[in-house]
Amino acid sequence: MKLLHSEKNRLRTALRRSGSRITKQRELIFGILMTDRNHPTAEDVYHRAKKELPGISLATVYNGLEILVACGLIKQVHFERTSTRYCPNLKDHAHFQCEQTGQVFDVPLGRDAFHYLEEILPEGFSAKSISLSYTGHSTTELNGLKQNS
Amino acid sequence: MKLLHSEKNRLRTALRRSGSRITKQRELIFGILMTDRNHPTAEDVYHRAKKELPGISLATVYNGLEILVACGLIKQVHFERTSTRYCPNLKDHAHFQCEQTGQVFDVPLGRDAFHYLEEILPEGFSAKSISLSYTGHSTTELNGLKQNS
DNA sequence: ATAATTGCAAAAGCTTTGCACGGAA
DNA sequence: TTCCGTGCAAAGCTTTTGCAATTAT
Repeated sequence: MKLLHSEKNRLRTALRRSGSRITKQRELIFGILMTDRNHPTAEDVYHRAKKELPGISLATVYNGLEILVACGLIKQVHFERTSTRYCPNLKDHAHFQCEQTGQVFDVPLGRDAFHYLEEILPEGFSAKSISLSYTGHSTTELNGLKQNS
Repeated sequence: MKLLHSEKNRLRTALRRSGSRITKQRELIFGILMTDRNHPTAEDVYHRAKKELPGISLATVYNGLEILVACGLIKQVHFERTSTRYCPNLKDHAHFQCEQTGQVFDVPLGRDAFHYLEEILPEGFSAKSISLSYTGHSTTELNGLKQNS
């Protein structure tokens, strides 16, 4: 286990604060996340974890990752694990999903915004597609409005 | 079928250009996308399509949607239907996925960029989380580099 | 006539759930 | 002692695939 003391403390504090228990599985999962910089999938974590704790189950890995995300210790790279959605709006635009209603609104993206997003890429990266999405809440007066797609 | 003539022509032209055949199922699916502004899922489209063409199958809907996306007639709102990935980088950052290698790189997002992204939201929307991701290619020399997460 | 597309059903891939046992508090 | 977390297996949901029959070209 390559977890530093400081990281171990960070984990234990965060788990306690969220009312969750400290288990060797969660320490292991957190340790793997801290050393694997390749944005591993749950399956990746599972395979690495099995080397150290052969009995660990995939369900426990999913559970552990969920807890770590809830504690704010790690992030999900794409959290929209719902059905793919389709729209006929071909203009560059982002999407805003209202947390209350689940409704998805189009957010127009001007040429300038599009360029801005391309400009912030470091040297050596060339974007073919850009995906920008927000979650949050829209003011109540908006709920009845037509979407601008 | 509420497809306008101009839209019907757009569909037929696009399908022909891509070497795909014109079928009533595809016309129906396209028609549904053009009139349903709610970013429907494949299942949504399927249910609406069954009202007009009871025999249509879900697989055909998926196929049709895929073709329409390939033709550039519609867009997928989130196209990353692969495993969720996790990372311990808590700083605001975007992600770049290389189409050749599948590798995911972190793209640092300065405070200014973050604010910019919040600013482009129209009145009445308040963002709680922002997700920005790119796909494209990274220059070959970069392939061996460490990722900056 | 030829080959793409359809419908059906089964399978695949990722994730969640139910439940009895084990372990942290 | 309490009850949360674990492991296992089964189920769930979205999407894909194989194949024979149908249909567009």
